[in-house]
Amino acid sequence: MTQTNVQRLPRSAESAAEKPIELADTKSRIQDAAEELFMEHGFEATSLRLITTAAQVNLAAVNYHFGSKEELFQAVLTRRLDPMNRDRMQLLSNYEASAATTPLTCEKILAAMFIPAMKLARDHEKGGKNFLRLLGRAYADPAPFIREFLSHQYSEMIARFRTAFSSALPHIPREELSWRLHYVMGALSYTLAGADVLKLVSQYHPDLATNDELLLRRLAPFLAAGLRAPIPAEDDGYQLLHEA
Amino acid sequence: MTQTNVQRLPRSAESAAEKPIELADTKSRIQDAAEELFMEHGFEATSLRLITTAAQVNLAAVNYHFGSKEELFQAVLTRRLDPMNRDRMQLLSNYEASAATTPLTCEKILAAMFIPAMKLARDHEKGGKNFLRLLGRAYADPAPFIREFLSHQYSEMIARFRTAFSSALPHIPREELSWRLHYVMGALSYTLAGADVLKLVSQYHPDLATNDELLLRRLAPFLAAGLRAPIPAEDDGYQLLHEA
DNA sequence: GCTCATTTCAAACGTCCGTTTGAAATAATT
DNA sequence: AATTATTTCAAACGGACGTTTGAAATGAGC
Repeated sequence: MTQTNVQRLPRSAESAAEKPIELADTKSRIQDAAEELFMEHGFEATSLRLITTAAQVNLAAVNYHFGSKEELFQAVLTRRLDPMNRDRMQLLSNYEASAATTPLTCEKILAAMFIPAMKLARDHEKGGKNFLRLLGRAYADPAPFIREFLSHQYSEMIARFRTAFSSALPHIPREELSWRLHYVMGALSYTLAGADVLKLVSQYHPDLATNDELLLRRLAPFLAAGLRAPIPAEDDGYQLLHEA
Repeated sequence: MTQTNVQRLPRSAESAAEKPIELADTKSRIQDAAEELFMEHGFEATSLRLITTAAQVNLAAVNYHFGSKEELFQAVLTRRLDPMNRDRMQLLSNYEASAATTPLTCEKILAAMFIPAMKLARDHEKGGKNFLRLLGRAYADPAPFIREFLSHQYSEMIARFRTAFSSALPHIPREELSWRLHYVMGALSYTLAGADVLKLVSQYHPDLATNDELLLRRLAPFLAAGLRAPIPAEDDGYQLLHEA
């Protein structure tokens, strides 16, 4: 058993595509199948036998190439999450550069968060949409290894956007802003991951759910208005809790 | 095996409490332990052996009293979800009656949604908070039996509140409102279920997370402002998608 | 062609799973 | 006290799980 942790080169087909109909290499086939199945059934309920059968790969291949089921899951997430968050920060930097000294609007900052996510959903026809749903589910997963992985993956991006919102909304106290960012993430997560939950609230409109620009045009004004909302005064009619 | 589906009366202790230090009956002990463990590990990752050990009950007791693991999960959810949604609709009716003919504000309708959820978190010291986290996770669970159960449990309450918002926001198109309600549910779910996700976004403030009134006073203005936001015009600067 | 590292494979490992069984224990009814 | 219904219990069921193993196959380098 001479397994190493670093990724090794595939056995051949290095120079261009001589057999274009050739299957992808084992590692990619596993990741593709795993992404789809994790999305459909969740992490716990998806067995390695299900994954390796779908990928047309030997059962032991997962442990050989990824080490364990948990590491496979992290690899599936990282493959798309990492570039997406890099895109988000890059786009935010571009916007800031274009705006020179004037602070960005909330809508613009929100767009920097959403557009890379939507690009992801659009680019990888097969995996894209599914991946965002998988991600939304991972947010709610109690498994510690998932929580630690996600919070590590996100920390840099979140910090970056918090300071951007802080400049855009100087009149909102820092702590209040942290909460509102939390609501933003919640609504965004639900919307991108949704599709199932939609049936609870609205009659389902497939054309809208797949149209990125319309989605942004609906969600951004909603969230921007919330972010800008004035802080309610102390005696503002919210002593309702003890009526019930 | 003479098991029936209807709930039977506990064997004794019907008249008042003669032994106050007596343990709860088997069925309740199972539900209490299951609620806590489902919350901590999720449905799939929580085994019946873990539950029955924690409840100090025989392994077969779950299948005897509830029929199956899935039915136990539904029973755990129903026990608190049903009364909460009834409270929500009752409270909304009370508000509407008090307001007579004038339409309710968004804040008031939102309060009717939140207050029963917060009451639940407060009332059952042990299970309350955990239950809301469990619920938030159930929302994101892909298992079909969970999705069908939740959408059935929620349909009446959602419909009731949609018409209420529709009256409060007559200038918002019906379809737009459905989406905004969706965002509201997302943000609410994240906030009530959160606690873990919080660490991603804000430094954690335990006093705030447990203070219901403050929570309502933060979340309701945010969401109400979003619900009331004007519909953006067609050429409103949202053609950003193809810049990236 | 030979060597050596990499990758695939079938088979098995031990463990835990949800559920069932039938008898023993307990409560309720007569 | 005898009978019946309900609840508990230890034990086992078959099956699925993640992982490991060692040999066979396949690649690259010389």
